[in-house]
Amino acid sequence: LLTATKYTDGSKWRFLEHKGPVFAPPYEPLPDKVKFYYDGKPLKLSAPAEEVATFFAKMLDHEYTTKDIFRKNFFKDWRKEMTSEEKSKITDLNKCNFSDMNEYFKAQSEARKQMSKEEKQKIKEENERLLQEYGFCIMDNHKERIGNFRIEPPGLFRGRGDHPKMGMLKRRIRPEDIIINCSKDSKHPKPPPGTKWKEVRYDNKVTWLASWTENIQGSIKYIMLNPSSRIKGEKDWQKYETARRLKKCVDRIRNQYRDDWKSKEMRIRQRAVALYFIDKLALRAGNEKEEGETADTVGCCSLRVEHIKLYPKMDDQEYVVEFDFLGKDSIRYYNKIPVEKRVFKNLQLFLENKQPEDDLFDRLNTSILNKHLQELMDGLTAKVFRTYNASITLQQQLKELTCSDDSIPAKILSYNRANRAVAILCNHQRAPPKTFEKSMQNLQTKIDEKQNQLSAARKQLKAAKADHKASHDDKSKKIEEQLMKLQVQATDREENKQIALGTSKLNYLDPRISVAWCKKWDIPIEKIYNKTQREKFAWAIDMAEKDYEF
DNA sequence: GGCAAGACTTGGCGGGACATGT
DNA sequence: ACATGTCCCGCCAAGTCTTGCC
Repeated sequence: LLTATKYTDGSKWRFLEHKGPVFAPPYEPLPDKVKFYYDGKPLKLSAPAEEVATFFAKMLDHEYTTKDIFRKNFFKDWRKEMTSEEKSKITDLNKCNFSDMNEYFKAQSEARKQMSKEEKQKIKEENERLLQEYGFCIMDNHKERIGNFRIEPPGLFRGRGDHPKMGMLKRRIRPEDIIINCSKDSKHPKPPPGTKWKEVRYDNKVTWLASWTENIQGSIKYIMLNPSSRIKGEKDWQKYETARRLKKCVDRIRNQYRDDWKSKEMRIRQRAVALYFIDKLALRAGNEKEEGETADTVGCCSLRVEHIKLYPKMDDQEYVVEFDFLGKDSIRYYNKIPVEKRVFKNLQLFLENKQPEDDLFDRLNTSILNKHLQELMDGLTAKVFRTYNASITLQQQLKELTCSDDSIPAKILSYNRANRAVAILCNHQRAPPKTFEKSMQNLQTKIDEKQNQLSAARKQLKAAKADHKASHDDKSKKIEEQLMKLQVQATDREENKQIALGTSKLNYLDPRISVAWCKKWDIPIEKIYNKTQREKFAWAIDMAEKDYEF
């Protein structure tokens, strides 16, 4: 576990120097011609109230501005920004008319799109300058890219799913809110003129450069390094090494939990069934959440009775469990799987005398589960199973799907299919792209055209042969290749309609498996990883040979 | 030993940069 | 040169797990 760690005392660095964060630009009041109307009459708002009003005005096209909770939360927070005079006048959100403001912002964004090349270039250069000045730090002896050096601008909190806090005001972050972390002997970042940092500290047991507390959940936000940095790369490597250690003992652990299904103790049975789900279905751990603070979502340990249904028989299968719940980001998990009889009987037992809203595993939580896992293997936690099962699935699928005589595009289709198997396992879904149908149609048109080209070329070839002229075979071959490429593209896109590959690629698949596969089949790594991904996985690209085994 | 705070990883989405075709 | 389509990246949120405190 310590092989990747630079220091043994738990410190993460010796030297850290940076320029601090970039703050959101200050609020620019609206031109006088842009009006806000209350109860049909124009009303000039104070700057603070106007700013918050613009947040709402910008969102008018979104469905959520019609939602009760959103409106209620917004109005409550908006009123806090009003002068007492405004407060007494503006008492009903339904009497507020933001449409003039909304149109103004639409025009603004249209104007931005219509900007000349020179103007766009100028903005680009300014961004580049900011990046050069604030986007890097020195950690130990290396210049490293910072992940998020810009402070999030104020706005209305949306959240995902049915969030009880949607519409609340996310307040502006000032230098006085920021804790700076750097090394004592570094050139300290300067707060903007006339301001002060909340605190400057020298804590080399953590990796962040700056932090502040946000006002919606009261949680801490951080400025940290980019995934390409040494500190993130080593951590990532360590994660996959832990997953590989699980590979060595997963059989033992599986036997153990199967055994535990028979335990006399309820808590052990629950633990064993939960672990089986985490292993087999790649469920997340499922920490407890504070009710009313976030959307109602669950993971394995927090599953409730209402989230599963048991079917002793379903079609030709026995002991089927149906899962239906909202997981992380309120993404629906729906699955029907046959389980061992013992698991089924246990589930029936866990459900006895319970209400739909009761916990399925009432004697279990993530802390108990992880404590148990820690005893089974050093560094083992619930999420290691997701990493392990994702990576081992990719490796197996690649072995199974790659055909040595396939062309490069066909091999890449196989890679994407292997990746897809993992994404499905991890339930990484996406909304079908808005332009999906159209883009499929376009592709089909191209395929048809190509087919026509091909038959034309073949006809030509036949004629040429009859005339004993030089062969045009090369031409049809080239067209055939292009056609095949298009067909592969169409298949890939269709299969990927509702699947998101990015998350598993970035977070769950040991990059050395992909690097080895590329080397083995002579696929350029650029076909699998884009520039950002190659930077993040530089360690693996350096390290893995074609015979690498996860 | 339980709980809140803290630190860090994982997640989907949309806008805009960039590529591609006409 | 321009329109259109694609993909990347930043945004910002939501998880997991550890640490620290009473």
